[in-house]
Amino acid sequence: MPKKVDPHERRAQIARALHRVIAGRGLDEVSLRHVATEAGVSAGLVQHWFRTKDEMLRFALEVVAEQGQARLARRGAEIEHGTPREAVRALLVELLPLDEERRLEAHVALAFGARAAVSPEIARWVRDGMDQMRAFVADRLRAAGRVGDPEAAAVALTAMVDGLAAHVLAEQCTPEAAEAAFDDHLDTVLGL
Amino acid sequence: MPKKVDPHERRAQIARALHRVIAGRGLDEVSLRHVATEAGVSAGLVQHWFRTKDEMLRFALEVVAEQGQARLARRGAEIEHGTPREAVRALLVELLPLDEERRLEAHVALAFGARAAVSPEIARWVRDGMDQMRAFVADRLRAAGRVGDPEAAAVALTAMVDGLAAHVLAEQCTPEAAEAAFDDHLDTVLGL
DNA sequence: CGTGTGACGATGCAGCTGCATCGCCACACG
DNA sequence: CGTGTGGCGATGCAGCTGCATCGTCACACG
Repeated sequence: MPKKVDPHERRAQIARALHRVIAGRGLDEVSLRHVATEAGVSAGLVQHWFRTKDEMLRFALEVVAEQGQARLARRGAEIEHGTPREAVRALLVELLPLDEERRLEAHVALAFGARAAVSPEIARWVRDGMDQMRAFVADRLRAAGRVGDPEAAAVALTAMVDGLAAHVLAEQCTPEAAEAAFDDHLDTVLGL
Repeated sequence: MPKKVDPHERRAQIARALHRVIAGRGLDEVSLRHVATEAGVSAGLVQHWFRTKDEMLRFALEVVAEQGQARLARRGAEIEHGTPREAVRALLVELLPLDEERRLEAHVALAFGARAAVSPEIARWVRDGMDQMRAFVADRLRAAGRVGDPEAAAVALTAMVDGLAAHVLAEQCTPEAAEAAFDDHLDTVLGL
């Protein structure tokens, strides 16, 4: 066996370049050449590690998903001893694009979310994460004991965060306004 | 002058075909040929009425915007004598993809909304409608007199509707669940 | 009854796309 | 010290893209 290369690291490196392309030019501008250029490698290398473009997209989505979930888990551990209200707040705010890292993730999530509307396959890719998120939020809302229908409230809140993220990225409102609006709303829902 | 053709009608006809392409295949699958085929005309005709692809996209967006605003105005007139709560409810529910017409509009709105995240120009196209919507909602919320910060609440609620629409289109939740979640949430926010 | 002009179809073209196919080169193994 | 195999670059190709450029046909006007 010749050169040793960590396959996962190589693929992840390409995936990160893909994320940057999505955030900067959009999902439909993603091509083997653009990603390769962004990653500073040849187009052949990209093809070597991903047999098809779809495989590359899928892997890139998995990378952001894992990355995001890791961040959420970390954040969750931090406020483990907080109230349910603090838990749901921390979790959902963590999904808003309030710093560069979250901006990147939000861009990728928004791009795939939009494509999911016309691609049942991508919709399936996204569904699991969505369900987990809603279940977690519903659980915490139930624990807070202030809302009548935790499931419905979870659907509404996650949708709101997604919408706020989209509005921020499209510069329909500032990150600060989005965060403030969300906080204000959470006060209303959970009482003070 | 030869043949008489209503320019606006021809362009609107092409725009409607464009909407169908967006709803069925996505914004990035939009090409002169696809739109022409969907409209049942030649590619040359499309080029005849729109000098560039951008011009076509922009016009198509204006068409949905007008169409949607007309529907909102109609709906607004219907419940003119209702409570502010009914007004804001009717207005925002009207934006959820609960029938075929609104599904089409929501698909187009979602597609352009996502692209706005990477295209400042499209973001500008969208901004006006967004501002109007938020101002209207904030006004009605103020009239309802149950919320502390109507502006923040308007930002949150419009984002929520956008998010719910996206989730419905991506089949992350059913239209019924989305409507129920929104209603439930509105109860919480506006009290009972 | 020309005839010019607007509405449209057909064709061509450069550029990009995803992908298959080569060939080279370095290194771990026998 | 071969040598084969994994990592990688280069090239080619068919298909699609937006768009420019033609040709053609019908009709309202003088």
